[in-house]
Amino acid sequence: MGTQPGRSVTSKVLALLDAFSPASPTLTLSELARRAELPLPTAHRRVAELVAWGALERGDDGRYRIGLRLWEVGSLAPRGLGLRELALPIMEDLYEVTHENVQLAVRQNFELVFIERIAGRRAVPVLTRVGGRFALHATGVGLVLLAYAPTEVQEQVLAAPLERYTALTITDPVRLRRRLAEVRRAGYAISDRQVTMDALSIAAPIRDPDGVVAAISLVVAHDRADPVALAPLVQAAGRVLSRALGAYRQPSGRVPLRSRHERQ
Amino acid sequence: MGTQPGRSVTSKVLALLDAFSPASPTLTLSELARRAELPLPTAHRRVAELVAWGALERGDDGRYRIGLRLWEVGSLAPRGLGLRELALPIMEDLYEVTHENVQLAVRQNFELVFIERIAGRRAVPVLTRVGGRFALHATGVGLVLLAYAPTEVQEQVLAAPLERYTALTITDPVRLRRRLAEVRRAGYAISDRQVTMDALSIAAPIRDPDGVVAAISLVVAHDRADPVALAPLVQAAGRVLSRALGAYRQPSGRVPLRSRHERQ
DNA sequence: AGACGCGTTTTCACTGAATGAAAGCCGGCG
DNA sequence: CGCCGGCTTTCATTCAGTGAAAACGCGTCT
Repeated sequence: MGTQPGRSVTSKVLALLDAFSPASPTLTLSELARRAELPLPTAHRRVAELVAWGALERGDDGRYRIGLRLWEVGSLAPRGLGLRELALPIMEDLYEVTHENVQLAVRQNFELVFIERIAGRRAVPVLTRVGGRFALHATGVGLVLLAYAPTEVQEQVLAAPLERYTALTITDPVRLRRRLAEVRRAGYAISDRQVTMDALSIAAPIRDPDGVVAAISLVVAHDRADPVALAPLVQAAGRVLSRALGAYRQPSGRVPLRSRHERQ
Repeated sequence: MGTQPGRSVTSKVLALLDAFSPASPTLTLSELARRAELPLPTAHRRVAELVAWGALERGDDGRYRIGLRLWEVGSLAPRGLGLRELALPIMEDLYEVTHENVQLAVRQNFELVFIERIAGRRAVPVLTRVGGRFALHATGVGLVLLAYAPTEVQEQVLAAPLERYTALTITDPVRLRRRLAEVRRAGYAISDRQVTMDALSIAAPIRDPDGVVAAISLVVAHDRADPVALAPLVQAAGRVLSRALGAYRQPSGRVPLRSRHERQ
């Protein structure tokens, strides 16, 4: 046939969903087709099906957007809402005590994804978005997630060029490696003006029986608070959550490691 | 071929996603196949592609769950996180003032979907879940959403049997119709022990330029607070949000209609 | 130990769901 | 009016998808 034989229908459908981004949450059919690299009629047909099911919605302006139905399904992700559901009360507490930004993130490959954020109106503005991604090497949550990530992941991140956000951002792999060791030793991370020059974050790991699965942090104005004083607070929040996830429970017989067959 | 000719690949993929539910957020391949009504090999192939993309994830136990990637995409739904993002600070405020449950919901066809919920540790337990659905005729948010829904929707809901949750649940269409009129007149809804005998909720509409798009509510112990006293608080929150959504902005092309029956 | 049972993965010959070029449609604009 | 850009439909062609059946793994029962 015409374009790329070898492309599955499923991959096309997924490409259509992937066309949306925080920067362009609504798209026209033509934009969708272009971004998903599909001929217009093909896009048209798949999109129609997605709309019928509710994965996409069509606005009065004719533009397409992600539908509520997909949001509903997405909210069943254990690492998304499941985690969030558990964490929110504790995040609330942290927020109420400090009135600073509270963030919750997990690692997804070589980046982090923000699962939840409580943004105090009076706190330093942060440029993160729930569902948004960020590099692992700069933020507090990122440092924690990286420090406890599998070695392969760490090596891969350390091998790639580390993006600089401020004059203080650590971009030297050797220094970063040392920082990660410190984080593991201390059990928390402080990221001082690594992303913006006005903010500082204190982060702690969240564990389940298999290891570190998420990180929680407080983002404060860099000149306002004493990070070392706040660390125990954040650590405590992390531990409460870890306990809720069963991290300190007696490992009831090791889960047999299921050898994954490479690919299909 | 074998099963149902006429079933598109896309519909199969969507059926697989739809197999997950709050009650069963993780499934084995066989369960997935059964629920999606697909032969096992077919399910296996589609699922493999979904996992490769990140729409599904496979746990160490071999069970499948909704993947973080799908959660990310879902979080781009304007009626989901978009709305939530805007609402959360105001919900925080409501929570901090009252320490009661705060809920945000939109209507999806003939049900409501909870977009956000702040559950106070000290507040009445509520049985709702973010991403969960509920009937329109009982809760505070439901009454508001129904009161301002298109007539067809109201008729359809009133025509169907209204499920009873407590002895006080309104199940008589005639009474419900009267209640809806009251809600529109008052500009807020009070749902007293309609869902459980210990809770009561006060809800107000949230508008954008096209009408009511969501509802916000406070859920309190039925014997604890004076709902009429709390109503202005909830209404104010609704109005702040409506303003943020551009509800009271000059409709660009349209002549501003100053209705005599100004709705709160 | 061997045999059974259950869930998953792979094989393989067949076919209809998907395809896209081209033509038709619609609504806005000069 | 006639053009233009974006959307929708048609239709002959074909490749991605299919599922019965068989192989595979793994835990459990005898």
